[in-house]
Amino acid sequence: MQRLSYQRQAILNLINTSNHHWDAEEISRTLSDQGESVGIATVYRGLAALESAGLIESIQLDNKKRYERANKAHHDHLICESCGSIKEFIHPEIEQLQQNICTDNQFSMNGHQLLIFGTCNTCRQNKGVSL
Amino acid sequence: MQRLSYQRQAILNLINTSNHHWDAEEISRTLSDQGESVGIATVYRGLAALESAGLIESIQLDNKKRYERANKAHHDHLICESCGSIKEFIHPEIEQLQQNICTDNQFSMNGHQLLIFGTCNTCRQNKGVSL
DNA sequence: CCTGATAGTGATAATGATTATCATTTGCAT
DNA sequence: ATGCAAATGATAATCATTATCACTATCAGG
Repeated sequence: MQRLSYQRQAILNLINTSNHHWDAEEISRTLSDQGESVGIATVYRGLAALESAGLIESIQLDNKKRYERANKAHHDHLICESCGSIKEFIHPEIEQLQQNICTDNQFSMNGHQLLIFGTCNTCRQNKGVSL
Repeated sequence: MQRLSYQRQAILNLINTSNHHWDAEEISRTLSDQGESVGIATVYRGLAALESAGLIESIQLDNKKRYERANKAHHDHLICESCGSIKEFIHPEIEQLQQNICTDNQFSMNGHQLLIFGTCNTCRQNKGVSL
């Protein structure tokens, strides 16, 4: 990425000032609502560029990619299959164990993704189901 | 799934007699090569039906779903970003820690997916030669 | 200042994986 | 045998994403 264009600044700003996990279409629509419309192709290119520059991060959820701020500590995700909400967690011990697994398997880790699927507290209560 | 049709048996058999992580197109092509051609739509429907019946399992990799046998113990995956190979591992301690995280967050877990990305031993050694 | 090179944009076509449609076939159960 | 729901297969449609291409913006050098 040679230039942080106006459009890419808008994308980066949107992501950085929120805790949301954005997909490309949401970003395009939100920017459009704010009167700073950015073409959908530009959004995709911008997201890819910003990610490879380390300015944002992504997770692959189901069949689409979602982007979030990179300026926070590494974490993994709890995903509610009922309402789609995403909660973050960190667990240093799991991180360390993952590293051990890689060592055991002579595997050099570039990154990892731990997704836990289930039902969040709110949804569980709405359904009247107990833990 | 009311009936385990001839086509679904073929799909299930293919997956169960291998350790491969199959995508729909691979299954369609392989069955076709074996002279038991199955329409691609039927492959998709069969995979979904077999999975919801618990007969096979899937992981979402990049932008496509891959299916594998369900008749083996739970495990997670090491994915080589260089050659695409998938190695399995199990780590009971991580499993337990995940459960703890869910309890701490009042989250009821349905399942999880731990993917570790990196470079396998073979590819790391080959990088000295070429690529 | 010009000018040329090139990164970036935006509209849109194309792609790849997956799902929906619909006419036809299959496998039970009466 | 008959009826009927499930399943199939060809194909259209959809959805997320990438490629194309003409155009614009930015920057470095003359």
